[in-house]
Amino acid sequence: MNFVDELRWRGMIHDMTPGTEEQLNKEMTSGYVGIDPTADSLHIGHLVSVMILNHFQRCGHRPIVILGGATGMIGDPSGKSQERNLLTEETLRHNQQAIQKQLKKFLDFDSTEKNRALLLNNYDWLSKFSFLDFIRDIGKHLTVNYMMAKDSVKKRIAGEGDGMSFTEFSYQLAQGYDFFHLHEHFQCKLQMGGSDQWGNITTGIELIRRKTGQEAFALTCPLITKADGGKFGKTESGNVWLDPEKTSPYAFYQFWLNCSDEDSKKYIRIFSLLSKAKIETLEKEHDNAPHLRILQKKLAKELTIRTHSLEDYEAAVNASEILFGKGTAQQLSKLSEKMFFSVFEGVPQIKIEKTLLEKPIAVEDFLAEMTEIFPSKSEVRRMLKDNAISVNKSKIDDTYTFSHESLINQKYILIQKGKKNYYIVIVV
RNA sequence: GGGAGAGUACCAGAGCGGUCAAAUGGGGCAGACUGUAAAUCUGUUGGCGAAGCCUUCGGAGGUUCGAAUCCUUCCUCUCCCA
Repeated sequence: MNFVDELRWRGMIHDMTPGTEEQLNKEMTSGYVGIDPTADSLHIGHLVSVMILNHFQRCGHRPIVILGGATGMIGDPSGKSQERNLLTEETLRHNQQAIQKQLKKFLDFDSTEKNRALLLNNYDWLSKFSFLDFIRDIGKHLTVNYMMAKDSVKKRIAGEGDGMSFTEFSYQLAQGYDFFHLHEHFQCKLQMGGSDQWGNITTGIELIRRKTGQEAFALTCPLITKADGGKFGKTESGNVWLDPEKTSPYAFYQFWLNCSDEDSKKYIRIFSLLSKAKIETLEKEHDNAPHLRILQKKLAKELTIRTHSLEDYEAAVNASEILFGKGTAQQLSKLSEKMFFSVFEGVPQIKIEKTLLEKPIAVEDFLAEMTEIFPSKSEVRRMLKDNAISVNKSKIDDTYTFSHESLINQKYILIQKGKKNYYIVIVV
């Protein structure tokens, strides 16, 4: 299998340096991408790079992941984020372990194959550099003129912003040095990344060329977009993480299931390993019956199983059916407690005293004051008028009162605001 | 330092003495339709209530029967001149 061809039909190539393809066809090549270890989990924005490495490895090359423990402290100037927090070494190691565990689902680190993946942390070499050594051995090889010609720098200097600190300006050198280091110690000849990394990558190539006279290569992929112009990988509740503690498998599954038709065609090429023929067949089926959401379901399935597990996937499908299917109060009460809470995992839970339900309580009082699910009684009244509130999957009106009889299995009440917003009240 | 102007609900932006809880647009939320979609249409978008009442228009005072609207002062922002 040819790596470049594979990425090409998947729409994952934005740009390459000349000769990249020849190099990859010539021999097993080591290539790397960098990841910022700012959290102890990857999110789906990272997944593109990871998938590139996955293809890279399946095509017989050796993938290397660099955690930017050191560079992450500096901050890539492309984002105008505030001062980065310095990660302690302890946190760094913790994050590294957690991330590696997740990467193992996508890359083979442990086999005896000679192209098994490698995970490194640039903190291990950059932290040992003295300032003097760095500017003498590295800074000397590149002119400021060269560095200033980069788009990411030009924009900041020409722009109206607050200018650019020397620290940020140096970022490309640090990243460039990484490439050089890997080239020297791991025969790494290729760096990959998002198209926004092009400038940083070519700095590394230039550094390698000047210091060693040898050639190195770059390959970038387009930044992932959504058809509606929104930012990929974000939901109302923030990033979509791979860590099930941060984003439940159910929410993860739902994220992919809710992709638009247009996006899912793009995403299934990027995030699944399905063959070209298979994807094209699925697309045809999808277009014939778009409401079945064949692509979204397939995509969600592939990724949920890979990232989490088959059991998690099945539970997510099950939960989705209860939540969005024609679930009824009867069905709800049939669920075991364990199943109930796994279906409604991640749903806000409100605990109340059992004694409060001894006498009937008016809807507004219960929903606005006792449980604070709604911000005010007026809000509750409005929602009731709109026919938007359900208790235990049944619509209610303003004559409804809460009491012991509202409880499912003596224990909880399921409140719905509209179709998608669930709340669970638990008596204690 | 001198001059001009502006600050209104989540945002933008009308209102310039009573009919203003405050136009309109966007956003949000909900309903219908649907594919847990998009588009569209509808409702709703300060609080408590049955009518009605209470608190809101940068802050604090004042004029008036009555102020988001007039006056004083303070704060903040924008523009122009040096």
